Amino acid sequence: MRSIFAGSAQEFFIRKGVDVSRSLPSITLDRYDLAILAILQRNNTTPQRVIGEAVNLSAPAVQRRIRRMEEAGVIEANVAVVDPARVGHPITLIVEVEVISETAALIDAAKRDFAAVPEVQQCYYVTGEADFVLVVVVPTMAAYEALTRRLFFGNNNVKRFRTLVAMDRIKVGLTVPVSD
Amino acid sequence: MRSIFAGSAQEFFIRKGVDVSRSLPSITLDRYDLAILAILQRNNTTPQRVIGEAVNLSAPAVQRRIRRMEEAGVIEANVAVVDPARVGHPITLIVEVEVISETAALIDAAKRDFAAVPEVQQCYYVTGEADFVLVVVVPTMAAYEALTRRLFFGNNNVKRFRTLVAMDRIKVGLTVPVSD
DNA sequence: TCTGAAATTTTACATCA
DNA sequence: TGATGTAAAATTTCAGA
Repeated sequence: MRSIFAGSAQEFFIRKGVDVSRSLPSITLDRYDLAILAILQRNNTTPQRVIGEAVNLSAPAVQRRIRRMEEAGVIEANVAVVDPARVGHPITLIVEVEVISETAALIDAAKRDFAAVPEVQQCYYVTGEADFVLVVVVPTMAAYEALTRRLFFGNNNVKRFRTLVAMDRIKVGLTVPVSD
Repeated sequence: MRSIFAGSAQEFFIRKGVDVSRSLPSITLDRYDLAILAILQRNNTTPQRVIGEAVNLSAPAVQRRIRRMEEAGVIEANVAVVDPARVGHPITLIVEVEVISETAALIDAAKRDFAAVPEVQQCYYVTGEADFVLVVVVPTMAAYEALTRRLFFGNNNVKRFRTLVAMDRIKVGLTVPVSD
């Protein structure tokens, strides 16, 4: 069976000079912290008292651990997840973008351009045949075509892009496995 | 300029017999609701009193609107967003999967299989060259290769899959534009 | 919409390892 | 020193009128 990758992602990060373990406050997470994260990733309105009962800690202990993880950046945000279809954005698209030049300046410019668009929920800079993968939500196809004109056709550095229309959002979330 | 799509996504949904406006409690959102959603999508720990000041409503009014949107399914969840790299999952991958047979039964089976995997953060069923797009987070490339063996090579209906390694998570979120 | 009660979050402090 | 639990205070949430 052929290997799927030329090299590991870890190798790639190092080659590109991107420090994976970049300057973030170091923090050790024990099994209590992980158990708390598992709960908060499902429902962050769970009372600290209830979390405490689940993990065998007092509410203040839970509170201190949560604050510590927020300050350390382990918890990046606390957000409400909204159904896009219910607020006028029923169409989800996956877009692969290939650029012409991969100079640092041009890549950074593309990153900023893509990230600045509200309809772009997610943007990944990737290896392989594509350079960027975007997840986009729009009200109509007309709105998407307008977006493509502005973002892709209006960008001299975009070689081509390929759009995949999501017929079904099977699973949508940012949950990270922690209990393993 | 060549048209990007054979037909609009709306058309596609209808052709496939999927009712876009499926049986969810109907709800009308006014500009207050949308303003509240904009805040909650950024930080759902914002006190109702503060939200009220921002949108010119009393705290109880804000609370009633939030509850109404939660019950109607407009707000799908309230979650903590965790940095995958900080909990041992530093590698993000985008995977395109093409299946052999698109019978309803086999597609449903694939949906269930993919969605059941904790490392699969997101799974979209899409049109175009690929049938599924997955967003996966893993601790190591070895873990991913194990996952591919189980999920793709171990599935007779998977024709091929293509992996894009994320070098940078430029923008990661589920935020939907509401203020437009 | 306002007011008050209930619940939650947060702080203070004593204790233990 | 660092983390915990108990108790009290501050704040928020929530139900009534």
